[in-house]
Amino acid sequence: MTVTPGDREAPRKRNREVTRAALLAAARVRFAREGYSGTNVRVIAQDVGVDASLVFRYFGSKRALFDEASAENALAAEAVLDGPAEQLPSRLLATILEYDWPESAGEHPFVAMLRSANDDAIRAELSDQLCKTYTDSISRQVRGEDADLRAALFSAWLLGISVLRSVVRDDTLSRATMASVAPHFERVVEALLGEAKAGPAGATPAPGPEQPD
Amino acid sequence: MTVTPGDREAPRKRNREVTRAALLAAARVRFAREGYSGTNVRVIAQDVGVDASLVFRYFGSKRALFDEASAENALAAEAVLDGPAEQLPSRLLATILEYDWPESAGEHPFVAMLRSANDDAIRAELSDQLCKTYTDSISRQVRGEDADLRAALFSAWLLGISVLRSVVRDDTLSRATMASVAPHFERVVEALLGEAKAGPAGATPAPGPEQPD
Amino acid sequence: MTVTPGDREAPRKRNREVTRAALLAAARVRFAREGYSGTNVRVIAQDVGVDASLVFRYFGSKRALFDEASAENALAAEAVLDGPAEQLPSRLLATILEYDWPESAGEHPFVAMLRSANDDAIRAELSDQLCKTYTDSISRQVRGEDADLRAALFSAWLLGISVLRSVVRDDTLSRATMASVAPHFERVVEALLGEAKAGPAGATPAPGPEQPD
Amino acid sequence: MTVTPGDREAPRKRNREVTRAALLAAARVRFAREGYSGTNVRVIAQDVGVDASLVFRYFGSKRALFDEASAENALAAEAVLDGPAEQLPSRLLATILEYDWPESAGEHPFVAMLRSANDDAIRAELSDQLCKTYTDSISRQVRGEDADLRAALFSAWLLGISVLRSVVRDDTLSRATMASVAPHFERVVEALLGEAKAGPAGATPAPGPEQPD
DNA sequence: TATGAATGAGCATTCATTCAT
DNA sequence: GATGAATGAATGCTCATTCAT
Repeated sequence: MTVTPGDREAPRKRNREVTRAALLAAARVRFAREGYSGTNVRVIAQDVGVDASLVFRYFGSKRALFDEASAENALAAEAVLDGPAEQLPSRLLATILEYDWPESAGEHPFVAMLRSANDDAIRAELSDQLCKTYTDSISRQVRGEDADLRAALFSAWLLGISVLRSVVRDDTLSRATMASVAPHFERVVEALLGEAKAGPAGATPAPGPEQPD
Repeated sequence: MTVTPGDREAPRKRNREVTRAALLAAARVRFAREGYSGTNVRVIAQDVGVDASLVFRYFGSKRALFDEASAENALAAEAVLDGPAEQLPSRLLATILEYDWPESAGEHPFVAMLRSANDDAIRAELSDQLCKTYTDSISRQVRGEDADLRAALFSAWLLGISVLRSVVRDDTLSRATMASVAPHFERVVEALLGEAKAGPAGATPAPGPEQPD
Repeated sequence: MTVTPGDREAPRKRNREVTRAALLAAARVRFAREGYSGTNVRVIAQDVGVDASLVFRYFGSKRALFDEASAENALAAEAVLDGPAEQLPSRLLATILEYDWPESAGEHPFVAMLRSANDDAIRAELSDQLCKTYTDSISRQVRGEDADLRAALFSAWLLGISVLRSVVRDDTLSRATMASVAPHFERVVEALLGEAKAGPAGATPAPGPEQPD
Repeated sequence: MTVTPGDREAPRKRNREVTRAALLAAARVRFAREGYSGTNVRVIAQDVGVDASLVFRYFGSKRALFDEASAENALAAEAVLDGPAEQLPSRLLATILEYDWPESAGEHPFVAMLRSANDDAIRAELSDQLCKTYTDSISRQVRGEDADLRAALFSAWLLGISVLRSVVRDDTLSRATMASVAPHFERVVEALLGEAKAGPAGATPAPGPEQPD
């Protein structure tokens, strides 16, 4: 829409890249909201205002477009790994409760992929992605035995919160904020990731003791 | 009674009730595995070895068949509420980790419905069902404040475990058993549902993760 | 519904004939209202409360049932030929404006057949029937030359009135009665069937001078 | 432009407007001959030599295609209203006896619509169209009382002639020409539309035909 | 290369009809 | 013979994809 006067003399010059990017962006939104099989190539093209055949020209197939869109989602999800390792759990929660994910229609990348996970290949990709971003990184935070299982259980919790918010649209969780969830979160973090020795006795302090303020 | 997709060779007995039940059973399996839109009426009929038009004769429409299949799933899920209330949490976990759900292709009823939750009406039905079976009943177990939120967080965990096992097929959680999970489960139950005794320190600060662009 | 006690001991005895007649009656109603292709065999059977397969057992095919129903319609239409020949035109009009045709859902037999006249064989049958009941018999009433053409034009008028009332449901004609139409009818009868010599001059008296009262 | 069903051999030109017009033309022919429900979208496409899905691409639905075809028919029928009002009746007759209606398979537009008048919405549309083109315009020509009823009776006659020619395919009327019908037509026009000069005698009595049972 | 017209396989659904009991 | 379960060919319609220009 924002066409600068300079684009007029060579309208075909950069349009390929611009259109391609626009299609990709529209695809991320549609796939995130409606899933792979629920998304119509023609609708993506309409979002951009071009003909559907461009999708095939630029990406080869609906599936290739989906894969590329998913890769971008995955990259976005991984960004949470940047930062101090000790604060990873709460950063993970923040990406679920606070971040908007505008590129994927407000859906967390994992929810977006989950919407298409009926397909085996997509499921496998989601599985890899969840390992890389959730389980493996959390596993390294675990103090004590059974690190893999406890990390998986913690990942399940995060994923479940996303699903309940975005897919099921549970009222309580949809309204939940970092502030309201934090106290419970802390206790679960301790329960799952903390030193697993003490039974029902007093909980150990929150995992991130170096609180900035 | 439980007709699996492989049973295509058996000659039909020309018995309305038997055929109807077989179609319903096949439908539960297919819908659970492939979701509503991913399931083909013809395939369900083939699973049973009859013509697809019988689906419409006996159920009226693909959607009505789905609704009936879902109702049976929901009923099956609710059965967990029978029994001593104090043991509800671990009964819930057992339905996830130990019960086979043979009628829905090994999928927990909620996962089966989740596979079709792109559809708004189905999503709403799943939401109701989750409230009835998970959130509301768990909420009554909570000792302390914030019962709704804590019940929702606990429901999210259960749902997340199911999703990670069935949809994502996470190796660790797929192999998990009641025995291996029990110690961690107990700690989380205590953390989320037990008397909230205000952790020794303040809540973790709202983390500010670098939001991906 | 009105089952006499005697029918109980041999319930299969006359039921064949009774059921057959009931199916035929229901068929006349349905075919008249919805046309041949618009009528569902199953619905006819439901009207009677029996299974659709009886239609095939008793009549052979939907088409044979239609033919038999049409034959009864035709017979009913022909009944108008009984009576004094000179009053035929007004008797014809009366069957259109006054008679209820309860056996064919209130539709004049010719309208009932017309609803199915897309089919060539049905069209031919209707053509025959119209000749026998309308054109040929009217032709004999014509005084003067061009009897066939004038009879055909008069038949067209009668048929047109039926169509405008029943098919198009024109308000004015639907409300028309013998009394309101009679004066105009008389003039047209004279114009089309009367001695064709006199041009715009005075009309000759009504065709049926031997008025009973 | 007028694509007849036989034109299946012509290779398509990949021109949207041409193909769309060809589909519309083929649809007018098929709908006129076979009625709405008797017409198959695939057949229309075959007439033009393209795939059936183009019908949905260009028109949205079978019904929308029918509506567009009907609108063209209606427009064609209304053209008769152009010209001197006093000659309207004979112009109306001429469109029935002399004009070929090549766009609607030789069927008068009203007959074409009548073939689909089982459908309520189509019947209502036909009713409107008949009023606009026949009844209302004729009503204005009537000298004397009862204008509406007499106009309706005259419309009925015109429609009846069309039906007898096209639907019933009555031999006599099919061969009729303006020349052969004109003298009778004039007399009927005078009888129905002319100054009503109260026939010399009383109206014929309401005849009591033996109603068929 | 870019455009958009055209394709064809596939889906839910209907309905006259057949066939096993 | 009577019953009703089962059939299969259509039908309107959708959608990813290809092909001509």
